[in-house]
Amino acid sequence: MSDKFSLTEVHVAQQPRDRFEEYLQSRGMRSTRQRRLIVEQVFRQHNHFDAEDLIDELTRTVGRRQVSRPTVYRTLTELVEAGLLRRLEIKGRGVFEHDYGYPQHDHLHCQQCNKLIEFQMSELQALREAVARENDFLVQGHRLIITGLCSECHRKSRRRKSRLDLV
Amino acid sequence: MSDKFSLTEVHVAQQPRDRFEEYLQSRGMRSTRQRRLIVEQVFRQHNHFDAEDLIDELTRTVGRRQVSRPTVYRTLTELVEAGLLRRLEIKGRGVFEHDYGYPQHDHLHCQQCNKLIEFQMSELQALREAVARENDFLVQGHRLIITGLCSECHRKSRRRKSRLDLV
DNA sequence: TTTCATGCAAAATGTTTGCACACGA
DNA sequence: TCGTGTGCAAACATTTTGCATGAAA
Repeated sequence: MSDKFSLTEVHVAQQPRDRFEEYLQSRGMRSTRQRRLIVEQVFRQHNHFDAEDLIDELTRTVGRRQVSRPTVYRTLTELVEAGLLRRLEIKGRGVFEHDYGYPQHDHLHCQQCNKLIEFQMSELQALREAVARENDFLVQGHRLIITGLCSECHRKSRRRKSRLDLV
Repeated sequence: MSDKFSLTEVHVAQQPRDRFEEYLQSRGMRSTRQRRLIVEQVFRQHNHFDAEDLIDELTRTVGRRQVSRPTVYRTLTELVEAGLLRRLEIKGRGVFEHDYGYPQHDHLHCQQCNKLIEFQMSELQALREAVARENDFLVQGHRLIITGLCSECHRKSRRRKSRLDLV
């Protein structure tokens, strides 16, 4: 498979932890145990997660009730503000992904298994600009989600369908 | 201004009302006063609305408590199912627009005044297919929202900014 | 020792559901 | 009549908030 649409990790000067510390300092905010635990957990691996996932992970790794639900929500908001995370909206719920150190990309969303697949489509930038110009619109960003079935799910459903066809 | 990205109403054989009646019949569902009131109100004008807007409009036009909140939600779901409406997700809330009789399009969303501007970008179809092929993904649809500031809001904020610059 | 952050409980938001009654076919 | 639709109230899921306490700087 060609990697025309694949993602490469970008080299960044600072670790997310450091960048967050810097952000906190610059705003006169404090480096607390909870905030450090959350950043640590969030950047442990590169995947998509929601508030609930993170709370579960924190519960499992550092023990029950180490970080409260409101603090998780509050800190996620800060991490987005700091440019470390990006927030998407999937089926009405907030879903987060790494932003800092990762190139701009969009998503394929499997309606069946809920998987998110990242892809890059540089042509979108030009189209975005063209539409913006037409409408005298100042672009800040965009969200593109292509919905459908991922390869596994659409293979599965074809199999299921064939079976039913025999009845 | 060119209308390269503008929308034209498509000629449709049936009125939305009729189409909904047909849909109901085909499913053994009933044509009730509430459902008729909702379809009537929804297709009164072509604009974006949420459940709350619709409830307000119904209250104003046919009097208080003519259609209950649950029935509005239930009927909106049916209208989407029937292919008459399309549901988008803006800031975590459901927003609806006419689907039947309108061409496929995407949206510019003004972060300031919340306005939704429709546009067409036929090139997206090809890009969508290319990405899908790369990932062995079966496309069912997509949602593209370009966010930023509409012409009025961005003019306004520039003016506000200049004023501050004088201080 | 002064703020700022946290945890708790409760509220807010937007939407859905169980159930008894109403009503369309 | 029969079974579907409705309204009500309550449940729901997710996220946010007020406030007293706890902990960074």
